[in-house]
Amino acid sequence: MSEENNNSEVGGIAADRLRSLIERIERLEEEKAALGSDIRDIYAEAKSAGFDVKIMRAIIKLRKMNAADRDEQEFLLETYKKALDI
Amino acid sequence: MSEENNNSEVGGIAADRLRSLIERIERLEEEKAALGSDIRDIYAEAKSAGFDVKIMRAIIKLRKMNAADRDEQEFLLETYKKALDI
Amino acid sequence: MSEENNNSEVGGIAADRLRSLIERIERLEEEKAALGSDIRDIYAEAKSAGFDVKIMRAIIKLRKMNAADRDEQEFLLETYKKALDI
Amino acid sequence: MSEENNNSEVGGIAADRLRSLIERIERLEEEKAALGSDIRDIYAEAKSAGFDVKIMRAIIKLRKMNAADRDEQEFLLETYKKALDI
DNA sequence: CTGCCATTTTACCGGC
DNA sequence: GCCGGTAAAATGGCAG
Repeated sequence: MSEENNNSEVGGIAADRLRSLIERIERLEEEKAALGSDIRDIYAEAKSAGFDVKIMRAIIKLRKMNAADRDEQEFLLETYKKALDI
Repeated sequence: MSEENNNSEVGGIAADRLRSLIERIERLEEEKAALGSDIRDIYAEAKSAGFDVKIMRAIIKLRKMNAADRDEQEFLLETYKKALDI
Repeated sequence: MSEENNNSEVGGIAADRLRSLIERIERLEEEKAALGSDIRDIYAEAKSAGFDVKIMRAIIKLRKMNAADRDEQEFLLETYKKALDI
Repeated sequence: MSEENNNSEVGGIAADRLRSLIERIERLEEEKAALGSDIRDIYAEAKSAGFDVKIMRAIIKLRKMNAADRDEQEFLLETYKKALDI
């Protein structure tokens, strides 16, 4: 048997399939890391332009929290309605 | 040397100190787990009394989020003031 | 009717009972958070004493697991590593 | 002056520039979140195919670490286990 | 038994 | 260059 191929069964598991899945995940994680890097670059750019990074992060967090809060309110309303058979 | 005591130095580390720290942590984690269990009991009690546990969780979460949101707003305000030397 | 008391029935819900349950939960969650804080303090203390916190966490996790589970995990990991030629 | 445009200077801050930076960051964070979602999908697929997700994560972590770090961790863990008679 | 949610843990980023 | 804090990921537990 060749060494690289046909390792479909190693120790009772589908090795090729496993390898494929893991490589897909690793690829996506690389892209994700790249985006993280892009984001860092923008913060650096902002800092160079004289903005306060900490404040920027706080603003972004706040915008996210407001959205989450709104969603939660809607969810709560829906759940109440459901609970009360409205 | 006895086996249980005087293991102050095992593989170059202060074994007794390490053991002590770990046991303290484990003790606190037990207490923490017990509280978690108590909380679960109250939810069970609430359910028995006819309340909707999911709604209760949503309410508690919302109360926490509101508090966090308020804190965040205050923090942001403070940070702005600081940034602007007010 | 006074406003704060006797709101036993609001929209068909035993409001007082609900409020009581929620407050009990929130109280317990505070205590739980306090214990979490204590635990963090001990880890900080351990770190100051020169111990590796990450390894300590691993040790505590191991002590929580029973031998059978530990062996099972180890075996699976070896199998996967073999399948991937690691 | 119109209200939406030309707010280049608000309280001494280049508001437009700030808004632009924040929106770019938020856009990238959305993409990042989408990738995270894709990754979760693959793990779900792997699980359906009978693989152990937890072990897969461990494998991916191992592949990310270099040999030296891996050995160092392993050595420390052994040392601590010995110190605690595990 | 599966999926969801909360908690815990890890890794990153900014400040000193 | 290191430390501390903050945000993201991952694991474990609970409900349905």
